[in-house]
Amino acid sequence: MKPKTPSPSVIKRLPRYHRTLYSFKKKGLDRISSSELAQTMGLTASQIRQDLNCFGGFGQQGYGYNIDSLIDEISRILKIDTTQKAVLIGAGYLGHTISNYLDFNQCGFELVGIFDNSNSVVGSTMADITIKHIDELLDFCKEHNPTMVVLTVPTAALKQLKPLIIECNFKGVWDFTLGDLNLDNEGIFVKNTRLSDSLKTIRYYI
Amino acid sequence: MKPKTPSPSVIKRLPRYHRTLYSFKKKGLDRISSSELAQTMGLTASQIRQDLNCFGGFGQQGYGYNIDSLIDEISRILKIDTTQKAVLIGAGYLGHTISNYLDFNQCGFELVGIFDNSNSVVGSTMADITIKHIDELLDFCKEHNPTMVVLTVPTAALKQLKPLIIECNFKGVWDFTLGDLNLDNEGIFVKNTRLSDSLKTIRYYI
DNA sequence: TAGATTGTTAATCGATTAACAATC
DNA sequence: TAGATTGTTAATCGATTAACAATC
Repeated sequence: MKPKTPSPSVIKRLPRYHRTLYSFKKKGLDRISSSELAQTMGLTASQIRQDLNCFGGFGQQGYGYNIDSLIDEISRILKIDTTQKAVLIGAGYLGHTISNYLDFNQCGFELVGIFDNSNSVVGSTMADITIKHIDELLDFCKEHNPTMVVLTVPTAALKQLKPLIIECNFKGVWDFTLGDLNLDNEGIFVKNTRLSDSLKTIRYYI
Repeated sequence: MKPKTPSPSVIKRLPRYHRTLYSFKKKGLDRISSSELAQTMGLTASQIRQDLNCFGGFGQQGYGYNIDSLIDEISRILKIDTTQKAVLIGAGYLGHTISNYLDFNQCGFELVGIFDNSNSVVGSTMADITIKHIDELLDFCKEHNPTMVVLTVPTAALKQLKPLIIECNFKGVWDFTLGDLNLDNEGIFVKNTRLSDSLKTIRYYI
C-alpha cells in the first residue's frame, strides 16, 4: 500500500468504475478481475490495477476484486458516502433541469436551497425547494453552511456574483456559464461545464 | 507548416481559444501575442503556439496573431463555420433545456427535429420545433439526412435505441444518459456527457 | 537595424502500457 | 501444489514546457 497522490485522470475515471461495478453487482456477481472490468470498459487491465493502487491494495492475488467492497472503497474515496450541503443559483431552464434531473444525494450532496434574482420566480417551488431571492443567500449560508454552489445563471451575471461566492465561503463551484471563473487564489475549486464547447468538439469529429 | 494530427487535448482547447479571442475582438483589439493569450487563459505561451501550429503557421514573428483571422481559422478547423443537421431524442426536462438553451447554430449544427415516444408530448412545440413520434425518425432521417443526434432519454431507453441510431446513419451522438454507448465498430463518434459524474468529482475535490 | 514574437526542436513531465515477481 | 491474478517496477507513449534560431 503506497499512498501516491491520485492524478486528475484517475479521479475522473472513478465515477465510471463505480457505476460499472454497480451494474455487475446488480447482475448478482460478487467478484471481478481487472481484465474482465477492462474489457467491459474499454480500458487495459494494467490501467485499472494502476488506478486502484493509488489508494491501496483492494484486490487479492489469484482472486480479483470483491465488487461490494470495491464499490464501498470508491464511494469512500470520492466521498459520496457522505453528503455536504449545496445550493443552486439561477432558477431558469437549466437550473430547473439540474435540480430535478440530477440525484444530488447519490453524488454526495444535499441540495438545500435555490436562489434567483427575479421576483417573478421567488416563492415558487423547484425540486421541492422554495426559491429564495439572491439577497437572502448570504444569511442563508451563514446559517446552513453549504459547501458547494451550482451556477445556472446567464454568463453576464458571473462577474457580480463572484464576490458573493467568496463571501459565502463555498469550497466548490459548479459553473455552467460561458465565463472563466477563477477562484484559485481563494482556494475554491471550480468545475466548469460548458455544454456548447462539448457540442463544438462533436462538430469537429463529424 | 507541418500538418501534424491534432491530439484530442488540443481539440478540447479550441472552443475556449475561440471564445477568448472573441472577447478580445469585442474589446476592439485586432492582434494578440501568445503570451498575452496565455496569461488570460492560465496556459503557457509555449502550449498555445504548439497547439496552433498543429494546423499551420497562423502567426507572424515579431507581431503575434491577428485576432480576426485566428478566429476564422479556428472556426474552420472546428468546422463550426458550416452547419450540419441534428435531431434530438427525448423531449423531457433535459431535452427541453438543451434545445432551448444551447445555440446549435453557433456550434455548427442546425437542430431540425425533436422526437419522443410519448404521445402526450408529440405534436407540441419545443424550441420552435414540433415534436414528432420516434416511429417517424427513420423516415425523417431518410429525407433530411441529419448527421448528429442528441440523446436526452432515460438510460433504460438506450439499448433499444441503438439499432435505430445505426440505421439512421448518424455520424455522431451526444449522449446524456448514464449508459455506455459504444458505436466504434459502426464508425460513429459518441460523446457522453454524464453530469452526475462531474458532480461526483466535485465532491471529491471539496 | 533592433526589438519582438513566432515556429520548431529538444527536454521534461505525466500518464498509460507491458512485464513479471509476489502471493492468494 | 498449481493456477490465477494482483501489486509494482520498468518501458513506452503522449502532452507540456523550455529554449532558441528564424524572421517579421
